[in-house]
Amino acid sequence: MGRPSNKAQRRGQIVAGMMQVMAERGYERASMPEVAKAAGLTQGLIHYHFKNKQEILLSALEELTRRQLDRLDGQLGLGDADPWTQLTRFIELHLALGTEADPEAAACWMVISGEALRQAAVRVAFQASVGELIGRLLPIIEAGNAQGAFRCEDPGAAAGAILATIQGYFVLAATAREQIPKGSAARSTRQMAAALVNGTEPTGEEGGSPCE
Amino acid sequence: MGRPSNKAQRRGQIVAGMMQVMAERGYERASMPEVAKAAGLTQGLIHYHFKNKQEILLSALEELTRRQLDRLDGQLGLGDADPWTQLTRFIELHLALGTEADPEAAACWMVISGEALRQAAVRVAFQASVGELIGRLLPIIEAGNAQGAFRCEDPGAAAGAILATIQGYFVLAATAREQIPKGSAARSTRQMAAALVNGTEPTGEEGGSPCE
Amino acid sequence: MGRPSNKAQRRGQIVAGMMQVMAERGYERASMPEVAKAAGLTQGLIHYHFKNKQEILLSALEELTRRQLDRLDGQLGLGDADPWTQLTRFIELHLALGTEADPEAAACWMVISGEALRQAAVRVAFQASVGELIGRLLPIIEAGNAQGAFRCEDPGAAAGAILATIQGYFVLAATAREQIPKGSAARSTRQMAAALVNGTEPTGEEGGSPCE
Amino acid sequence: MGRPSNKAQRRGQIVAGMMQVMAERGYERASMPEVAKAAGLTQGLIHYHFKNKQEILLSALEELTRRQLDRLDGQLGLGDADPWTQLTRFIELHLALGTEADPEAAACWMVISGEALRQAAVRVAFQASVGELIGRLLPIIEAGNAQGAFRCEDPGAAAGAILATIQGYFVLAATAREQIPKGSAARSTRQMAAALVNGTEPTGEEGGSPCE
DNA sequence: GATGAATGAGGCTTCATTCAT
DNA sequence: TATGAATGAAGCCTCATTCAT
Repeated sequence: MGRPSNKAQRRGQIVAGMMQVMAERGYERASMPEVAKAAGLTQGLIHYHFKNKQEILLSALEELTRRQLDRLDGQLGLGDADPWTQLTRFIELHLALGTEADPEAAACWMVISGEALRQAAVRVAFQASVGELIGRLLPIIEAGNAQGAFRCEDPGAAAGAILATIQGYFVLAATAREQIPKGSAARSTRQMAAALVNGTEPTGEEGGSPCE
Repeated sequence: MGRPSNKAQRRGQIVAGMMQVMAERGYERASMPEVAKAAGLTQGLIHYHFKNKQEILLSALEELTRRQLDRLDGQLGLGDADPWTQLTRFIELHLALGTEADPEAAACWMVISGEALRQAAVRVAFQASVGELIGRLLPIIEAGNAQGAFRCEDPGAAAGAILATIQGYFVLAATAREQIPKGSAARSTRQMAAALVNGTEPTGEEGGSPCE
Repeated sequence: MGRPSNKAQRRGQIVAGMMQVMAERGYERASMPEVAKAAGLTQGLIHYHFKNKQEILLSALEELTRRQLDRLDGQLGLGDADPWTQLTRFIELHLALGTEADPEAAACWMVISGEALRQAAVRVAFQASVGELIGRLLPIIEAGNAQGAFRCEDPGAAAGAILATIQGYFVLAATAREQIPKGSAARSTRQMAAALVNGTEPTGEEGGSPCE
Repeated sequence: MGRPSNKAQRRGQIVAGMMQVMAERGYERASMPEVAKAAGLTQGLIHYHFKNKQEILLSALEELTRRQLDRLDGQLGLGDADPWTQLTRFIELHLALGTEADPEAAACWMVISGEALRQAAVRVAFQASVGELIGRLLPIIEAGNAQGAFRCEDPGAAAGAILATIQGYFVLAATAREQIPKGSAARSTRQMAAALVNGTEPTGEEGGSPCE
């Protein structure tokens, strides 16, 4: 008795609409009428399914995170691949997003990181998402250490550094692409990651010369 | 002959007000009344000195860039210091901004990078600023190469990678600080930079194991 | 033959929900979703049982009036009590509502009186309810006159004045309680009522001194 | 230098517009567009002069109170008139408002009392206004006591009772006029007030018979 | 009877900008 | 230069009601 629920479907449409608009306009300028149009729904219906605009943003972050984790879990080849291969796949999977595979997702991720600066609720969720990614990186590095393939003294720092570099490339790739040699992002990141996991610390506290 | 012009001073006040508000509210939510209040001026006067809001943003970017270049030029010790020291100073100078020295400047830089995603005029200016920073990095790397201290095959890529990492740390430090071991940012970045300038490319196209 | 009708029960639930919400939010701000939640029903069902929101309001007034008349009929002791006792019971029964016994009912009554100002249909019903209360007061006063206990020249005016005082105390008790000595409402009203039914008109048209 | 301020005039217009609309529609239904139209201004300008709708309501209450206090101070004839005359003038001044002189003011007063039920800020202001009126009544009663004209044991209670009656008549006059004999309001209120200030308490705790 | 989706109008407020003084 | 009023569009959200199931 009663009408069957389509909440999940509708929320999906709305989140998709928000991501689409947000990717090209940013969060503040993603107006509810535009989101509604992109979702193919009326504005009123959006507020029937979501309490407010921020809740859509949070759902979008959730969706992006889930999607990326699924990709990771599907492609890292946790079972068979060696740690270094997994690490490079992790890097390429992310950098591919921003440069080719899914620019909308990358744009959304940047927009959300921007909102995380200012909205506490978004910040909390964003932290959690970052934590999930680090949670995928850490075991890889630790496995490498265990197998003797890596000599990483601070896996947490290494994971953070890798994510920072990826995040930074997202921004630069989207805003100052000309300044970055084409195709260098993944290569440089791999190079940097290699140094991190091999513990080739430049000598000296304040950083003595790395060569020699 | 009327009173002496105070245009420069007024523009400075306004830019300072914009930076202050923008750092904590973002660009869109930095309303003109708030900017005016922060600047200690009236709203109307702001539009007498600036054509529109975007022009203030551009001036702010100009100011931030000039300020940072001055710092760099003052502290890198271009004349005497060896390239690696200059490189580490470059890194520390930037990362110090976001984490301690001038959080407002770092926040503004992030906000502006966000706007660069969407406003063409901002993007152009932002690219130019990034170009200026790369213009400070490249000679250092090239000098290192010339002196035999570095063996960097693609200085442009290395410079871009260093900036990307810094940019990414800005974001993560501001939004997901708990996920990053305290104090690891500069250290990890130095480590990564060392690898970049020393050309320790992990073997293999798709990245064979870096550790033998 | 289908299931037995539960229309009466449902309408009762809905009216109760409306009264509950209306008492604390007012009529305009008593939204249908909230009323539905308070009633433990769904929004759609409400419009199945009531044509529109106003109809619920009218039902609520009906219910409040019926309830109050029942209380009066049960407690005035029409058969045995003397007119003055009945009068004081009438007063106390009402003032007790607002101050202790049933604040929700008192709040609803005030809200409805407010709507009566603006919605003709509500005004008509409210007038009828007031008429019912006056219809309970008048026979008491007239009985007192007949028994020689009262010397009230204009029973209608007296009844109206008593109701006005009660109504006013409702409002002041709910909004400016501190301004009214605790416990004085019923006492003062009795005092005033006594004067009304005893016809102790202050001398003079425009009100000469009441003393002397 | 600069443009001369017209804030006071504009705020006056806006408050007048709000009172006009509020008197016939109530507060909730007094929409900003309507208020703006009644004030002869644009909607945006209203929010330039008032922070929000509630602030207009509070200003309206302030204005109504000031106006009424001015009337009282001008007409009570504090210097010469005897206390009873002052008391009756107080009553008539108020009841005249609702029935003839200034129905808009009376309607606004009722509407505001309704909002005082629900908005704390309004309640506080309303209490203060009631306090001001009581502050005009008390000295009259006390003067009467001092002169031996009154024998009022609880002037605070008497003042509250008089105000309650007036408030109640406002409501009944506006919503159930037919139930109240024409012209009886002021007369009955005088009669009741006389009893209050003369301390003719009906005998007995729970109110024994007043006659006898 | 009952559910829950859907509508579309309208609510208050904020905003960048322009204008009169 | 400077002030502060004024504009008009647009923002997000809430609402009573209707409709499909």
